[in-house]
Amino acid sequence: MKEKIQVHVADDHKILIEGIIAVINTDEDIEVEGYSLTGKEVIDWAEKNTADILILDINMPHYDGIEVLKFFKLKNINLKVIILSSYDDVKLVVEMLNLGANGFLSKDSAGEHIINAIKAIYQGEQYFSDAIKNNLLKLYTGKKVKAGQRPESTIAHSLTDREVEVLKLIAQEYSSPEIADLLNISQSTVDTYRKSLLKKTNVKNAVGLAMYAVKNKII
Amino acid sequence: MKEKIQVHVADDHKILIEGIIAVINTDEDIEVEGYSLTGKEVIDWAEKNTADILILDINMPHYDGIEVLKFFKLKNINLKVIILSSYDDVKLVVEMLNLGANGFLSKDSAGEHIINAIKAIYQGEQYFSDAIKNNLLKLYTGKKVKAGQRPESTIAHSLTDREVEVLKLIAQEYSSPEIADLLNISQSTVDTYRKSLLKKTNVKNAVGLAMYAVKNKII
DNA sequence: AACTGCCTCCCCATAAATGGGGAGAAGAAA
DNA sequence: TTTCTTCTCCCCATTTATGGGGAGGCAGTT
Repeated sequence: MKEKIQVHVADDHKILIEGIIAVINTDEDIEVEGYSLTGKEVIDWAEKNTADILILDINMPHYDGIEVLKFFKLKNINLKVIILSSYDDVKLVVEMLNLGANGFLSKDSAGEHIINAIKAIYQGEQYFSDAIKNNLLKLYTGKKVKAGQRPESTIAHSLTDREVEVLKLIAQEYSSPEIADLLNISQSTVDTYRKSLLKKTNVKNAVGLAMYAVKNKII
Repeated sequence: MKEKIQVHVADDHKILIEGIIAVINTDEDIEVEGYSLTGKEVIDWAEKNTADILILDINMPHYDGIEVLKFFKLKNINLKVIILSSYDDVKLVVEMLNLGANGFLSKDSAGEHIINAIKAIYQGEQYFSDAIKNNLLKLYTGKKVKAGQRPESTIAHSLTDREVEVLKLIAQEYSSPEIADLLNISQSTVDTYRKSLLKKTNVKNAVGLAMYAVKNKII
């Protein structure tokens, strides 16, 4: 008899973790190795332990999902990761793929999908829950996402120093004229950065930029 | 042998529902009657069916928890309700108590607490998870604001229901024309709410509103 | 030398947001 | 009944933001 697939679960909602464990326990081939309630716990765990698959929530206190992935990349920790996301985190999907995520599971999806996702990813495939797949397609307006191929990120070319400076000020409610004054550059330049930021972060407006700044702990 | 306590669960995350069901099934005295994935489903269900206790998520698409409670009050539907909140939203606790909520459970809490909450409320008591209890105490013991310190309580000039609706959408990057469309009101009205929100929250622009929404866990 | 990324600035234009005012209808509360 | 709040809509105007394009200078790389 072959060994079971070892899964570690990370989410700040314990009830949800218990739900996932309950679902996974219905399958013979998979086993929950343990769980973490914060990003810090995941990092601590990953330094000493391992598993076949990590189910990782995006929004967690003390280092969120993105930072956990960045840590893995930095430390060359090779772990297959399924991102557990709420409906509104689609924008970060691309960034997370680039950071090494292997699949995305919406919290809206039924429990059985977890099993499928785990098994697919264990065999080296990618897995996207339907809602996220659809939204991804919208993002790329036509460009299809083939299995095994990772889409190019609009975020991949990360923000420049100056862009981050402007972004910080935008998130602090400064207007373009004010930012121009603070940085001693012309308003035209500030507007150029705004456009560039909107493109790179793939959000709609200044509010989106502010939220991006919050999510990515830029402010 | 007495009959089991009938519970209905409402949350937009199916995995979480399955978790709650799994937890509840470990107890002999309680039984899950069914579940709903949106506020609308809850309302539809409540018009024809009943249960002893409803476990209700605050944030759901198509009528959120508050609107469900208002509907119950309007229709004189008498149902014991446990609010399931992902954060300790103290501001809303008082409002929800007035709307007939009987208990508050944080999603962070362990599954066993659900059992305790259900049993307590079934016997006519109230139930608050620790985090919420602590924050409630803060609200009622720290009422005095020292001179020189801005209350910033923001709760004082509380926002109206409609204002909160608009605020949520603003924080989700919707523009005024889009919000008007979503709420089926004119853009003029949306702009009126924007002005009102800016005054009440004392911020400069839409970015400030979004940050306010984040800080106050409105989104 | 050619290339690339970054910073800077400008043109054009339209859409959106802000700031001030007023005002009616409905409903709850006093 | 009167008063108050909320929700709704409109007028006016100005400032900001967004979206497209181009372009020069500068530093570091290939």
